[in-house]
Amino acid sequence: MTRRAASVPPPGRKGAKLSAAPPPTEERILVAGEALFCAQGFAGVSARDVAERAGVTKALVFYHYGSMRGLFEAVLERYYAAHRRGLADALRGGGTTRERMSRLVDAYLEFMASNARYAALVQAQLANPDTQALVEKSLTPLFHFVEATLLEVAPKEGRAAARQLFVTFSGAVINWCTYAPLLSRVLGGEMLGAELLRERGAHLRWLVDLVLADLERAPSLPARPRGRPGSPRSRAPTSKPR
Amino acid sequence: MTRRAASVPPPGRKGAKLSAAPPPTEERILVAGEALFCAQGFAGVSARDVAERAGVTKALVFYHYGSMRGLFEAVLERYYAAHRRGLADALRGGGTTRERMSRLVDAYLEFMASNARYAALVQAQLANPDTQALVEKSLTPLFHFVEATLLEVAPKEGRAAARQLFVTFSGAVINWCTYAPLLSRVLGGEMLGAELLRERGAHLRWLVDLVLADLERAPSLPARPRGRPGSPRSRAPTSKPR
DNA sequence: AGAGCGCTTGACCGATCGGTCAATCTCGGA
DNA sequence: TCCGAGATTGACCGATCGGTCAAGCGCTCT
Repeated sequence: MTRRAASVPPPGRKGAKLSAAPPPTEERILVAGEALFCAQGFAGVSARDVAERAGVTKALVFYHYGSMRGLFEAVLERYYAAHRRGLADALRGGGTTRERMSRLVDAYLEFMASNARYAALVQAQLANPDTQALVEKSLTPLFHFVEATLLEVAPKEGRAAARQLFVTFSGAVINWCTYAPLLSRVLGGEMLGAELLRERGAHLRWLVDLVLADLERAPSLPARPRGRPGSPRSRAPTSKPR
Repeated sequence: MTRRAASVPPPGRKGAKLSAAPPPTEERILVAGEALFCAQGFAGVSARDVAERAGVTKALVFYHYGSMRGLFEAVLERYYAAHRRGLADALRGGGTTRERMSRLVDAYLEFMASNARYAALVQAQLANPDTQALVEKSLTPLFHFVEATLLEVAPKEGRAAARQLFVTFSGAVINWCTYAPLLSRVLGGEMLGAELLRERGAHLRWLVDLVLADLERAPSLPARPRGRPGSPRSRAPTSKPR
């Protein structure tokens, strides 16, 4: 397309001799793109906006990234790299299932809280067929890894299935962060501040404990309702779905 | 601005004599706008796109809605109206807290499942300062109502605070639906199909039971870790926050 | 018949869009 | 000292953007 190859060049390896210090321009464009994409979405950002914010000429955006989509992919890629990096330690370590799940939830919350705007950007792309593939490609390995961890304690189907736990906990982490600006104003308090973030962490660990305790009590049963004490409403799904 | 007043006119009340049957044009534009906004976001949709999909002229979009933003607001407004309508019954009825919470979760899941694309659209607007106010205005009463219900059983602060439960359960519902297209492909199965939707409902009710049972066991304590049986990891938050 | 009105049209506007291009600048290596 | 490759610039392109406008349409009421 342009002078550069289509794919984004790996940073810090230009002339094969250039030292580690990254040239400022390319990086500044990327940072400007990040901020704007997060606030306005992909379609809401023009190349001129990015250039102006980065303090460079519009042509430089295309020189370095080929197209607006190229820049967008670079932004996503950097985010997913950080995502994987942030969760790697939590996924690698050993310990009991409870320890590993709590560690994972903690790391996830920490990462999402400091990348809330990205998370919102990713969610926004889920409905867009053009960018769906990008998101999917980067998130799939993470999904499978976490799912594998959950499958050690959760059944394959039923109300406590691994996929159910996965969505519940990831949703509980993600939405605390993506809805933070709205929640802060409506409910009061700063959702992403240190204090409430600590409360959120405690809540999530509490939830992990509740779920695991119940799973251990009746491990991996096929998905029949088990009628826990104090839980009278375990009737089979009689009413029509939806 | 244009010939029409700024605010969207209430449907079915034009000449004060016209019967209930709504004129097709205005409605068709709205429907076309809904579909496109959900797929591409606000900034990704052009007036020409909307007009073409609706089978009308571009000028008609502006005649009926004044501007693209006017059309967008009309789309959001209709969604929130349906949102409130869908939850009204669940919020009004009586019964025990467990019954009401389960009813609320059921209604919420049902609504979100059939309006997943809207939910994604709303989430996408959360990061955009221009449209934040619209979302906030419509969602605030809902928030407060649900929060009030939760405050009957949950403390104001701590790991089981009402706000924590609120985000956890709403996130567990919402993300199942907004992430559905991605999850369906990555994890396999149709997330919004009748079968998995039933499984999701069972999961959420199970979670409600778990949470309420624990809350009843030690009602509204100040948020100290209580060291439940089989839960050795209740150390106080020693490590630095974040 | 014709006045009036809401709905609809297609042409049109200036602004901005993503992207290109040739010319220029910068600077390390020979 | 000069050279050549990469970095940078500003002017430029056709297409599309949101929005406007005057004219025409069909229909009702008088």
